[in-house]
Amino acid sequence: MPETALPGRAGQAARNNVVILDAARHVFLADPKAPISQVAERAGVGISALYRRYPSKEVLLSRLCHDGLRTFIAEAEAADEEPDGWAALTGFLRRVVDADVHSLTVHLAGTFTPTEEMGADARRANELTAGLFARARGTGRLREDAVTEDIGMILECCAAIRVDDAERTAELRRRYLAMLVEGLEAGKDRDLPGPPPRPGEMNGRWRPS
Amino acid sequence: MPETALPGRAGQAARNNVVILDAARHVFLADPKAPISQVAERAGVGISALYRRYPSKEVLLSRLCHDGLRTFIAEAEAADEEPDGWAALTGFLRRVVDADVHSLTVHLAGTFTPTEEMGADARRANELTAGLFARARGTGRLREDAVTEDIGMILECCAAIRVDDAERTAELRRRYLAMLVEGLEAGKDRDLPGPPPRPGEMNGRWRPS
DNA sequence: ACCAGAGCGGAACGATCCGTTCCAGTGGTA
DNA sequence: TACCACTGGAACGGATCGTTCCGCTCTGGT
Repeated sequence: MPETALPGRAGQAARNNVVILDAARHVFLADPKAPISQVAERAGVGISALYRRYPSKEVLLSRLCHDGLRTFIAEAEAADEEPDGWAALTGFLRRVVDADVHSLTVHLAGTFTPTEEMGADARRANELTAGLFARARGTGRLREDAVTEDIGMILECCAAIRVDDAERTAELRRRYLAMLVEGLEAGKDRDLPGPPPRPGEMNGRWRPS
Repeated sequence: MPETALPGRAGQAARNNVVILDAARHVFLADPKAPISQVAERAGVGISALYRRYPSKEVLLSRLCHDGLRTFIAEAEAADEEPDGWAALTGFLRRVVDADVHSLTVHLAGTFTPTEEMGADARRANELTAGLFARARGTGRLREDAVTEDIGMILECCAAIRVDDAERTAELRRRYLAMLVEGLEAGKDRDLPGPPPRPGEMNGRWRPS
């Protein structure tokens, strides 16, 4: 991403590129069904500026979703560098929650027809998550009855916290992520109730609307 | 609620009363912006059967929301009978989560103009929640840095869990409620990050759309 | 047996919303 | 100065949805 130091016309276009993406992320995170005019309004540009860059709303949503997925993968790969398996998992959760990546990838799914590449990335994301989970398991700090699929569910819980201010939202989410992580940690002898989540159980979203 | 043993026309009408409310609850829980025709379809009745009972969609939504609020209050009052303060709070949470009452009251707010009576009930609900929280605090099992407002946030987290099957949804929610409750419990010495939620911080929903 | 009408299903209507297209204006660039 | 890439926003057409309306059924009372 080049710095927005270009003068004149090219500068405005480059600036609009990022302004539009930021606005779209913000608007569609708050409401995945928001009209495209709301994105333009928030970006402070006209609707043409949007359609010059993306041929349709669906493409824009797809782009946002895929970007989120890539962020998720990048964070997971970065977490793998952390030597302590428990810190790797919890730090990963913390950063993914901060980036609001879960809403981007999961809540936007179903609003567009997924591409082949996204499917592959989604699979890779699952593998990486499973790897981080396995490493955390190896440390012995994970409770026995936790499963990999709990990770996605925990992210889902955190994504439900949302207030008007973005920074405040992040603060609150960290609070409940901390509670959930304590629940994920071995220590108390109580068992979690009910059968654990199964793979793909939460993915009913990826097909219809 | 009279048994549906009445014969003939009165019987069908009485049956439809409950069938329609059930369908509306199910449909609007899954999607608060669902069209009213979807409610009729799920109930297996025509649209007239709806409009014979409720003069508008807004009235129906208001009814559902208020019913949920009353359930919340009833559960809180029932929990107050439980002698152990910790069991009272956790049992209350468990039953409110099972009844999916949080989505009914909170996620439907803003879709209709609230009545005076609902405001009073909402205030009463808050008082009861605060009372249960205070009793739990008295047992010493609550972590020091937990606050009353955490209760609503925890319910919000649980409400985010939703799969197609209702019973499975309830099972999974109990699982993550258990994790959150462990995070609510004193035991580990770690502090929760960030400032705690403030009263009414999550209530931006009650005004605009 | 008969009929008045309560209750119902669903088509039709009108308003609103929203994605997309289109056109005239603007300002940098050559 | 002339050009044109880029933009803002009005206009369009289709889809959606709340609500109304009409004709039918079938009950319950006489």
